[in-house]
Amino acid sequence: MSSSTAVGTSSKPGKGNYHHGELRQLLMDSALVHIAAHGTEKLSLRALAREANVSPTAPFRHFANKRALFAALATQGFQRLEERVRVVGQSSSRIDERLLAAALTYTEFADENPVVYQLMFGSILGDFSEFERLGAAASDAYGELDKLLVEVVEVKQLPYDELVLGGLIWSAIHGFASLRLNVSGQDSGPKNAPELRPRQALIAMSEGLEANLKIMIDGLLAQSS
Amino acid sequence: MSSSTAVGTSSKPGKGNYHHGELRQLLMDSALVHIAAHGTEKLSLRALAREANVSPTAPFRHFANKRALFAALATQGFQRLEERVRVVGQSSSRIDERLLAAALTYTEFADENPVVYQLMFGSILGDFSEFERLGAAASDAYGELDKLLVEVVEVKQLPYDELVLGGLIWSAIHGFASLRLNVSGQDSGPKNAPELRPRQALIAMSEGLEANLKIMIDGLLAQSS
DNA sequence: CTTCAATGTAATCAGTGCTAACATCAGCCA
DNA sequence: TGGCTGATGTTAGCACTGATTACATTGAAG
Repeated sequence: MSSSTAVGTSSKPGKGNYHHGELRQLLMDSALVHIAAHGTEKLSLRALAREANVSPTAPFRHFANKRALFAALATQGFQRLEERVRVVGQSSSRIDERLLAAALTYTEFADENPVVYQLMFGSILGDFSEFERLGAAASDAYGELDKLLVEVVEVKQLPYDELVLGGLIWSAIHGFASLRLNVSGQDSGPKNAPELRPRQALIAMSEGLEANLKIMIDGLLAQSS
Repeated sequence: MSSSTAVGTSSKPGKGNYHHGELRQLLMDSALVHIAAHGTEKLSLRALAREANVSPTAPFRHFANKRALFAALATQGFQRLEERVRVVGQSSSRIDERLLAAALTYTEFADENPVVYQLMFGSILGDFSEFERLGAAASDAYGELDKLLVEVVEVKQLPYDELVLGGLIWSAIHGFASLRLNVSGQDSGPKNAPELRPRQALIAMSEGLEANLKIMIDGLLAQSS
């Protein structure tokens, strides 16, 4: 958006762009691109500032430090994930179909927002307790999954605690998403080596993803001992 | 080892410690401690050098760059994981028991080596193709799991491709391990807030971990449509 | 119109990854 | 024995980074 012929995006400090106005979100978007290209380790706030035609320390007006930028991205991610899961969770279909749809939505979210997903569930941010809103957003997002679990436990009269069931199903779905991003997602570019076995397994699993998710969930729901 | 009364560990450049001799492994061990305490982002090769009483650039004789240090740690991790899975995979018990034992070993490895596990399966290292031995070590480790899968598919006459089954089981186990490290492992220190729901789910799942792993695996093996 | 909080700037600091040129050592082979 | 050589460590230095502090500019509210 606002790309070609844009005036505000020019580099001239000309008239009235002392105040950028949208710097915060612009930095966040720009950060995602940089991280996707070169990883979190190489991301530099100064580089982002340069790209936004802004002084090297301007980003610190919006983020206390580099980690706070990551935290903001993760928080936004949890909010968007919550939104998406809520929508499919409120469809009119049967509860097991909605649960499956939520699982699929979850993996789609990870696929479409790999960097954000890593920030949300990876080790880069470490302890959430430093960022109050982040922990809250994470809990809220889980709440949407939890609602479905409570419902399925009741409707199907499962002998599970929905907490345990939640841990199991969440683990399964997250494992799917995480491995696909971190292992399968490797740049198999120039090497073009004989496709490695772990990758093959994930690729095989990803074909017919929905069917395989269903197998996992049904398997868990069926176990009753 | 070689700790107490050790002479070489002193700070004096005194006589003949121009050549340190064990610097490489010492840096790796030290790095793990630093990462566990302050994360990968804050790890500094210079700090490691200082701690080893060595010049600031000495580490570069052993690691081309910072990422190469991470890669070395991950490679070592895959080798150790492979070793441990191989041992339990060769026990004399029935195949489904060995498979379960392997899964348990896998999660134990993650619990005992959280930092290494994150390096192995997290996003910090990114593309493995830059480090030849790393990719090989990862494939070899997966090979040990693969052996068990091939066996179980044959013995139980499962209608699965063992590649798909591998993707499913690996996802489930990895999901277990990963969430426990990244979510459950959060420092619930000073905050001591009312235990949050996602954490509760993982804690619930972790009690009777073996039984729950069994539920997951059995659930997958049972599905046959 | 004035005031003020929000937002951006300028100057500066300590610390970092990394390179290049040099020093020291251990072990091998003549 | 002694000298050569590769591995390992050192020194000096560059470009860059995150972060802090004090100051400038603005839009908007009263």
